[in-house]
Amino acid sequence: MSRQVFIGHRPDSMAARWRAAFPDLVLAERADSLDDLSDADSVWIVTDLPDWKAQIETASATGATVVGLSLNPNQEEGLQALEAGARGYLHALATAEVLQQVVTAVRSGGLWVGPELLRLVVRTVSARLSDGRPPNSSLLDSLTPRERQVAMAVVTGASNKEVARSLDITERTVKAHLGVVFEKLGVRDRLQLALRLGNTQTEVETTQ
Amino acid sequence: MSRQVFIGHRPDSMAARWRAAFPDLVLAERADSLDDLSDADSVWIVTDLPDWKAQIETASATGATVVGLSLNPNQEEGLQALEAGARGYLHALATAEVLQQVVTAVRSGGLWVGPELLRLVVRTVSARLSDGRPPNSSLLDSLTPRERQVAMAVVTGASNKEVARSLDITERTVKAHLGVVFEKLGVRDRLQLALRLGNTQTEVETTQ
DNA sequence: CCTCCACCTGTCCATCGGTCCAATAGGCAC
DNA sequence: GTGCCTATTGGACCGATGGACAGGTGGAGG
Repeated sequence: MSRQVFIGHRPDSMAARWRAAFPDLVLAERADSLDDLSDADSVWIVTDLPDWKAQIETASATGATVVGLSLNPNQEEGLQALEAGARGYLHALATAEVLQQVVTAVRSGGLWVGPELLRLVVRTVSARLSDGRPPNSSLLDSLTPRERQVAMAVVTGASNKEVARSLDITERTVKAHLGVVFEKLGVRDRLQLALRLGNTQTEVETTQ
Repeated sequence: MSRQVFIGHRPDSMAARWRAAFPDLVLAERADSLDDLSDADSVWIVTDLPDWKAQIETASATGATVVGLSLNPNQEEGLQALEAGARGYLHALATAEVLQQVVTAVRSGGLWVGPELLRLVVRTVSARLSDGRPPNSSLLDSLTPRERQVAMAVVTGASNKEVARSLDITERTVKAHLGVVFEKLGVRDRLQLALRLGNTQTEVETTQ
């Protein structure tokens, strides 16, 4: 049903397994070699490319769902793939069945990572939480719920367009909310907002 | 096909949407009120319960796939849901279509969270991994002294113009350095650069 | 009813930010 | 010398961003 594009150095060795899962897939050497890449709803990129990270970024920028494939999967690389915009990460030699499950998951808006990486993610997140870093809610209290949502989305690195999509509002509205947020918190742009809200650990003390 | 169990305080107000997605779902007040909860392969728990976290833990302990539902979704709560064992987290009033997508994703072994939360999770994990000192130092080590200066200045919230002034170079040169920094660190803009270097932030020294 | 507020949207516009096309010049290694 | 890295700058291009101005809705409360 969906159009699958596989990008990698030596797709030949793996083509068989992939074709078993997706009979009518497309093989390519690079993401930019396909002008109609946006037509593909699932792009699989093998991490044996020297610039696989950039490939993932460009591919995901087109709106396609990207999955990272590795011949030697490890957590570090998996995280980098996710950071680059991949929605999935698994072994390049996975069985057809697994491939189909993954594509089902990611095409449904999900994130697919192996059990170990998933456990790592959850465990790390809990560790983070138990760290007991107090969310500086004092600043957020001055914001309306919607403004808070926009602000929180922005400080994760989202663009106005992305925030608009995820909140299902116009980009213009995002700007409006952001403008109010900037004024309320006394910052001039999104970067200073991120520093002000100190989502990491760096508390920026100013007023109060 | 799959058996859906919804657990929440006032499922009535949301029951309609849920039934639209899953005609033969089961509503419950508590997780332990169903002895056959293990039969259910998807359990949806609304976070308006006082002990929703414990509910998620017990439900996921039975092996069921748990999804957290919130009437007022936020990242903090989402993280806690994941920590408790949920495989998904979304708005309690999501459309039937979204609900089905989510269940498809999580039943396929995936994890479903909103875009911002996903970004937050990925960043949290990668930041945590970088805490182990070798990677973060290597991050800055990959930069030339000048690039480091520019990057450090930028992550404090300075504009290109300001950086140019403080380093006594042209704004054009700042852009050039920044471009290299972005590529080396695999980020797309200054905000993501700040997020990436944020947890590493120790000494910010711009020659002056 | 009327007002205040949160929320949402539009158009226009100045600027900023990031990238692509370059080029020049010093330092250092082989 | 020849090559490589670093630092610097120019110009042009275009998308992203933030502000100004000008509205729309609906709900809560006087």
